[in-house]
Amino acid sequence: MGVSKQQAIENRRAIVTAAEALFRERGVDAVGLTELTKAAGFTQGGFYNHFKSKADLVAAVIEQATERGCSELGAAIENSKAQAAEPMERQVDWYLSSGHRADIALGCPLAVFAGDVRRLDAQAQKAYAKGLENNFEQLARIVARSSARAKRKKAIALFSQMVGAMVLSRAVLDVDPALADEILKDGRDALHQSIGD
Amino acid sequence: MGVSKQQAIENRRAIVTAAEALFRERGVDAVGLTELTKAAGFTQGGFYNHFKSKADLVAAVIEQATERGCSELGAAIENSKAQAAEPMERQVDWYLSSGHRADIALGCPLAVFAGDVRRLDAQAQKAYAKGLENNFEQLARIVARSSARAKRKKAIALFSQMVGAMVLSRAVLDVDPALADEILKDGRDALHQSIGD
DNA sequence: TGTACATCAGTGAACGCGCGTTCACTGATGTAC
DNA sequence: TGTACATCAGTGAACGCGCGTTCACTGATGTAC
Repeated sequence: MGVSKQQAIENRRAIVTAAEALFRERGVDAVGLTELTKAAGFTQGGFYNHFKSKADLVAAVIEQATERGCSELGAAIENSKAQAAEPMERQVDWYLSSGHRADIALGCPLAVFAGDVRRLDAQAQKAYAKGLENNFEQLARIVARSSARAKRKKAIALFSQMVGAMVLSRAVLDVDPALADEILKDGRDALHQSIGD
Repeated sequence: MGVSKQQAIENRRAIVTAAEALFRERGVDAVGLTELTKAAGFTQGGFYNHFKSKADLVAAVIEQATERGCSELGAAIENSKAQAAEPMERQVDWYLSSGHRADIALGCPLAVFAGDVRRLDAQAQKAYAKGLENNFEQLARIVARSSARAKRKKAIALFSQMVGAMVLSRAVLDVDPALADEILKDGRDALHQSIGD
């Protein structure tokens, strides 16, 4: 169709973005290239001008998703400076909120894709590991501990608990919302206690 | 082929068992009925004598997997009575061990399928929720707290953390084993501290 | 107890369908002169 | 600056393949007499 290089780059990004939304909601295997490229506004044939395979796209999606990190997260913390609570407390409250739980589309990608990564290829796994590492470092910065070593250790433990509670809560939300809420609530309480040592 | 009713029941179970192994390793979507029935020793045609659809089988698999619960878990606890440690400590050490992490085939189904359940149908989600509830109750029994309410609360929080650490550790194991081990180790340490309040 | 027959688990081919991928083609972009 | 042409993003049909599911058939099981 004839398209500028600039436009081509934007089109590639449109495919990745459309794919991210679909992969988050339904999983990588359940979404075909035809549906995916159509969602981005194209036909399936041009797909291979941008990616050498579906696996290549998957890696790009994980990369984009984790690069952005938990963007809502940063914003939520920034916007609530007025509140007296410690940053880590606010972080936990946001992370284990029903609002974040419902937000598959924009919620923390590390939780959304946590169960899938194991089965993706090495490139996607690398992107995920990098995003996870970044997240640990960010979290370590706001955790109250004396040494950097202790900060990191605490950040990893806290984040594991956040992801675990979120994944389990989402798993049972449709069929047992009371249990789903209980998991979130008990996770929050335990984390608050754990933050203060 | 002509088969006794007894044999038919056993054959059905063989299909569920073969499917469980394949679903655990590669995911529900990545395994077809042809491969799956062949793994159980049959041809695909007879599948519908036992299940009304693939989704029906998936539910049966989640049911069987979670019913058995974390069987290794119970066994591990029973077999190590000689050790002085508190049951919950032993439980955590087993759960967040590299051995359990490697054991996709027999490891805790609640961790293995945690990320998938959200996308399965209601019947499968119900089976999972029931298995999770059972697990909370079992765990609550061995947790040291004064009230039943506090026991349950603690059990839920502890298990969420165990699942989170396990899922994240497995996610990055192939591409960053050092990080994967760190997640397990920090999770164990945090849990031990949390158990003792 | 022995015989005739209905049941139904399992076979294997076939159904339509969507998958990931390939390819000949189009035509505006962007470069070379 | 204007013209000729190579580039390559996007189109849309087609590839072989495996998917979930259906179906006519087989034949030992298990029941009725």
